[in-house]
Amino acid sequence: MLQSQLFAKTRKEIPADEVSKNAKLLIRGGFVDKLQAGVYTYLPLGLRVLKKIENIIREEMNAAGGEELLMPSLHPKENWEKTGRWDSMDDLYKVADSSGRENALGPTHEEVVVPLAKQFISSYKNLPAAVYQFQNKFRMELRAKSGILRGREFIMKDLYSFHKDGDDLKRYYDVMKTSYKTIFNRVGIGDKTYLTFASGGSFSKYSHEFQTLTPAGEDTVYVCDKCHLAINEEIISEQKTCPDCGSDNLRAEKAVEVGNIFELKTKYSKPFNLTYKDESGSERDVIMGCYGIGLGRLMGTVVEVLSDESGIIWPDSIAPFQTHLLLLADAEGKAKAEAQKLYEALTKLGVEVLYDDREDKSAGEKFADADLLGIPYRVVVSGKSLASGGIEVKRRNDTTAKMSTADEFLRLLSAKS
RNA sequence: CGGGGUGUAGUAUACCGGUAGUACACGCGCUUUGGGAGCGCGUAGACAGGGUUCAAUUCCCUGCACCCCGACCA
Repeated sequence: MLQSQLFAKTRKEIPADEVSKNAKLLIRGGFVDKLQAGVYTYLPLGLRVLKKIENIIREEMNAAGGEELLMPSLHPKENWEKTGRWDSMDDLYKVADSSGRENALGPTHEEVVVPLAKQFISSYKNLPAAVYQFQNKFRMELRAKSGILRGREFIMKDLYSFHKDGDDLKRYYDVMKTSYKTIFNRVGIGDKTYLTFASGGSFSKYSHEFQTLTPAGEDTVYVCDKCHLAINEEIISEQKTCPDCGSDNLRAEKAVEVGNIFELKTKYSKPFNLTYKDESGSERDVIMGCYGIGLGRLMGTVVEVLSDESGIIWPDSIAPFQTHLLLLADAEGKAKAEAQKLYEALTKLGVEVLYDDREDKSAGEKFADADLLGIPYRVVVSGKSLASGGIEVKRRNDTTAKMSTADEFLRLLSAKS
């Protein structure tokens, strides 16, 4: 991709009305644009990151036996009345058409997935089952805040699982726990993300959420460093020690809830009468679980955790490009020819490369943009680099660049892939 | 939804009851090219409505938007 052709541009100035680090950096870098409070456009660079996160989650959900589908956002009012949530859910967006017919804009999808499951689940032979989607959710947050961490419209992965009994739900719940750990490791925040005990569990005493430690977080959790577990402050008065090792040596930290897993049991299967016939022919309630990850929130959390004063430091796994090739043009045009050659070779190798071919930008601006965009490898081709024998390679989180040659760099990247 | 703050070019800002200034960005020309270049010229702006006043971007009221604190929540 040629940087001169990028639709969005970087900005030098910090938007005056943004306080959160993720919003400042993502807007300055041209990853996202704010349409209104809590409602963001993902620009081409930002969408590349979001899609990579989505693919990692997709791989792990598939590995856990999930089947991807896509449900609508526009939900008939009757479904929401059946669960009582048309009236009880304060943050439900309700829309009426010109004939007065009312719909909900889906904030979650139990009201759609359960009637759907009724069509396909009728026997113990159909269980267990797990379906998931990536989809826009709408929640009328009274106060959207913290950039893309809390929006009114956001993309979420939601998986719904169906089981014949509580034991099987519990089994799958643990499968999801493991999947989630893998996901947070793969997107680069595993060391900062803690399985956290929170209120509201049914067969285990507590429910679970995944919390990533960062000062940008809204929640407070109490961390046990030894077990890599945490306790949400909402239950700390009844659970003052680590549930695993019993230690009371816990420290308070701010954290972002990046994922959650819930035992729904029969809460939504009952209103829709989702049942199955067991081996003896008796009719039994289907037991459910649901498991969510907000993609934008996860992306914003990565920025909060992995960034410095100059910009973002994307992990290789979700960086918009693997290599940022910077041309600092020389008078003879040698650097331009070399950079062009390297760009073509990298592209041929299948490396995602953003080529800063802009000729009207100073070296300083290119370096500043490279730091801001946070692509893992920065490669500089200039008259100076060629005079010292080749190209300069620097990882985003290294402080100094190393001299290399185009061939060496190509070998390094092909070894990685 | 309670409390507080702020609304000036695309962005960041200055000043002001009487002609709205600067920087960046953008366009043209020339010179530049290793950490957000220089000179010249040019385009572009007071959230909306009402009130006070000879005169309002400025003061007052209402609305709207955005941000922060709280409550609520992925």
